[in-house]
Amino acid sequence: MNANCQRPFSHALDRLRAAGLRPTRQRLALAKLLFDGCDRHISAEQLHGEAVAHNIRVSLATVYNTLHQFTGAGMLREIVVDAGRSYFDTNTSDHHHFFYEQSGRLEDIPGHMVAVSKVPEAPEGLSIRRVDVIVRVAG
Amino acid sequence: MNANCQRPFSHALDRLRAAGLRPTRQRLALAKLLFDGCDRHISAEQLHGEAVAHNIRVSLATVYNTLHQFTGAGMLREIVVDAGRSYFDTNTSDHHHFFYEQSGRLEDIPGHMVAVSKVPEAPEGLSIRRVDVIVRVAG
DNA sequence: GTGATTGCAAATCTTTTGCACTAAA
DNA sequence: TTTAGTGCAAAAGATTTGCAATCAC
Repeated sequence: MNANCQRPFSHALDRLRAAGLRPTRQRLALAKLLFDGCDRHISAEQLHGEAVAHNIRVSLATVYNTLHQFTGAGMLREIVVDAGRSYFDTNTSDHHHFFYEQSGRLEDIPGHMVAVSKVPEAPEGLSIRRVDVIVRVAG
Repeated sequence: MNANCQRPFSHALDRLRAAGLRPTRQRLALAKLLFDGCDRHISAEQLHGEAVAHNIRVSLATVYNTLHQFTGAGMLREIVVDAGRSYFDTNTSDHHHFFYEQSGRLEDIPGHMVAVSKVPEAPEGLSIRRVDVIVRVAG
């Protein structure tokens, strides 16, 4: 965990309470893994692996459920780049991504380095929920 | 099939030859379904369904293989919007998409209606393969 | 013929679900 | 208590793979 990224004022417990999620042992532990460090892009499988490595007893199904609950609460953002694999981004602010096709890695693009101009109108009766920009790079 | 979209000069056979793909019965039939009409966004499952409806004997596995071969040959473009579902777009020109979150439908955004300005540099040693813009809309 | 292509079924992989059990309020 | 949350194992999809049979050249 990189000291540069510590977020001392964002306690997992408070985040869960604010989201109206009951702070269970598993949710607290996962929230700590997710938010007590730098922003990251992580898959359910990876997070489950980290939990196991930290001796946190949690099932993969609960990891999935929790990731979706956190996403629903606005604490995470789900990003899909690849058929059949979702990443969850702890950075929920408006920003975009590089996708390294070779390694499958995802990386934030600093917000000011991409701009979408002339976003079209949403079709009649609908509204724009989000604009995702994925810049795919490879060797 | 909309008469407005016919592409009389683009015969499936020629497209396959140009791509260096042996024009088998299955590839020819799938190419006709894909390219003899308007541009479309289609999943493997949907294309297989259409083939069956047209009495084309082809397995789902072959549909997957063929879609990937066509994509590799630049005849299709793969688009991922949803974990666990790929669409293939017969329009390979530079353009972007609306994604209707409710219905799961994908729709082209006319090219001039979106512009990405200030695309960032690709990281050292890599090059940008593509920039995907997905505008997610919902009620 | 000969090697590329296909079909089929089985395997894989990610994600979701049903239900009895456990824990938070 | 009472109800939300969890674990487990099984189910559900989507996609890939292995291999014998088939087809294009």
